[in-house]
Amino acid sequence: MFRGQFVHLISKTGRVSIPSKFRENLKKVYKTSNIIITLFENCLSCYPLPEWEKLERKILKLPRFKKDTVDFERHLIGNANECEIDTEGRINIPQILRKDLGLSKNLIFVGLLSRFEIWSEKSWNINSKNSFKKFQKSRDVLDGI
Amino acid sequence: MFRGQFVHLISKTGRVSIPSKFRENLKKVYKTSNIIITLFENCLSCYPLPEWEKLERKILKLPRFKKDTVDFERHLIGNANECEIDTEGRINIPQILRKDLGLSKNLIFVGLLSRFEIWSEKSWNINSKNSFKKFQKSRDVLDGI
DNA sequence: GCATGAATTGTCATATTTTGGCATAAGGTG
DNA sequence: CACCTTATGCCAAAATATGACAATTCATGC
Repeated sequence: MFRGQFVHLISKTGRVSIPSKFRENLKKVYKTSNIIITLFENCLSCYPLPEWEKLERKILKLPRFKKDTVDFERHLIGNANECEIDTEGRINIPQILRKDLGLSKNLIFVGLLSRFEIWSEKSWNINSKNSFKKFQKSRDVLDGI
Repeated sequence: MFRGQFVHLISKTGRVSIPSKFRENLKKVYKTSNIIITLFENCLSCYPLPEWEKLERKILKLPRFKKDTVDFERHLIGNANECEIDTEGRINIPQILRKDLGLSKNLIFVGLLSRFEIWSEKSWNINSKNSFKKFQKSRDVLDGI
């Protein structure tokens, strides 16, 4: 399970190391060092390949030419990139995603159980500002089930 | 699977290179470097030949003289071109299609699992502007199944 | 606090991918 | 058939990604 928060530096060429705890989890639970990175709201959403493939199998069952499906695919699949973690534990974040999110210097890694997110420090701070308020609003999700 | 987004330049003569990841996928999954390019909404939709043939088999089963069928065929089949990828990984986009979509300079390649799309930068940006909104509307597509 | 090992970051060399240019080939038109 | 336009093949330059290694930082136990 991915948990916790880590700050790492991204290089000028777009390389950044994955927190070692996340790498460990990938190896132990998913037996892979391949992840899929995609755009989601204001950050990058990162899935271990097996988790992502589950998602793709669902998507392939959607009605192919329906407008909603295509919009959804263009966003989620159209921004998805497979990344392999190298011998130093790093990945290369594709230029387009870096540009879209303005990634440079400090990146924030956030564990979310079956996936994790990568934020620019700036967006993360903005998002966190309302975090407590959002939490207050969302706090009974769990009690519902 | 085709995934992700790539920006490539189209030459004055209408040549543009296919992202190397897409070429790899074509070879690995479809054992071919032939694709079919056709017009779809505001962009070019590109199918590996085997995927396209699946589509054709479906289309052949449609009621032949129905108005909707003919309209669909005229658009999708009537604009379809087979392209071969050359030794440098490039294709030549037929003039008619270039003209229709106003393709020049930057083209955006968007992977969509079993196919990919080619957009002019301008149309892509216009489309993406509403993309987040559209995504918000479509985001529960998956939770439904 | 200090030593040790692990994790992260920086640098450089190499390989791959993308792009541009030019010469040749193919195809359509009068 | 000669001309013009468009497509194709080939080579080289430029941009980008990848791999290997070294340096630095950080965490841990003593």
